Amino acid sequence: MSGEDNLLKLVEVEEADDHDYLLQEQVGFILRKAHQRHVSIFAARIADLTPPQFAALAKLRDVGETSQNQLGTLIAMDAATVKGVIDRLKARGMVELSRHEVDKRRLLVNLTPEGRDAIERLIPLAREITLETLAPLTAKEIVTFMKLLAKLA
Amino acid sequence: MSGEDNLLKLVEVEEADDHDYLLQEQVGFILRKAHQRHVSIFAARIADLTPPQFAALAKLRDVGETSQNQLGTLIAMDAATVKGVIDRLKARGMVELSRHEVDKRRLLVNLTPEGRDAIERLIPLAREITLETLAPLTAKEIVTFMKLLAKLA
DNA sequence: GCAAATTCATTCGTATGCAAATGATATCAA
DNA sequence: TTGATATCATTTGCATACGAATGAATTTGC
Repeated sequence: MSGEDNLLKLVEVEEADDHDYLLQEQVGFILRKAHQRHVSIFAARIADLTPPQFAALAKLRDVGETSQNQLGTLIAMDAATVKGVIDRLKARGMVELSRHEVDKRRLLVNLTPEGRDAIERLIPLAREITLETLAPLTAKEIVTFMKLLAKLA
Repeated sequence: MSGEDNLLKLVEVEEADDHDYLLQEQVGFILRKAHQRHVSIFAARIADLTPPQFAALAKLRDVGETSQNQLGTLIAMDAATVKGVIDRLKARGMVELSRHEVDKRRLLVNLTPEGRDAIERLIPLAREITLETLAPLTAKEIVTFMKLLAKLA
């Protein structure tokens, strides 16, 4: 029985046999592995920055100065996580922080010139990372896959 | 310009304009979000076990007693990560550890009766997690997506 | 205008995830 | 057989990731 048959069975029948549960066919398990592979490709091409750090810089380049929380929303990180990422970028001089003058709760984040240079320099490498991650697929498959993946995310 | 057009352009042209780099269209960023969504669905249905812990138990159910390293290979975890996962499962009485009699380097891992009960009980919930994760797709799209995702992972 | 609710940020605790270094054991090869 | 390699496991250090609790500041509702 192929993986596809199992999948169809899973969708169609009401009660499945527990012996049929195969971890390596579950979408969560494969998603985790695909993500791991991407992170590994990323690290091989961009050694001095993690994907979340890159995401923060790339988004700041898009939108300019924003609050830490808003940035977290834009790059899908909760408040606790984004704080750590921004702290480390600040320690490396890539971003600078300031208080919002009107709303004193907000911590504004912006690229420094060094941060801007870094993200501009890294974007061509990031394009290669995307291509290498998608390399197992044909051009047509890439279009299909990205459409479906976006529906899941 | 649609996301698909950008994608095609990325594949086809030799040199792209840096202004075209959009984080939210990159496969790595969307993979990370899809994985996050899955973990969130998992946590909502199985509160007392993480996906990696579940994966360890499910694989032990498949293959029976194995070395810690071999288990890590089977569930795509490096040695340091699998050690932490197994330590926590052991602390909760789900697995038991023993030394391999011939090769004294190996640490054998096996389900306890409690661990076996737990994984048998959780598998039906895991099926639901898979279905809910894939719920944004039609049955046909699921087949296509799983085939392409497997090629990437 | 004021109490309640909301928002922004921080901190703590727990759990992956991986690189690198280390130690113990096993295997290979000259 | 023994010296070089390889394998298995552990430890340390660093970086996400998120729930829950907290405090400060703002907005809402009446």
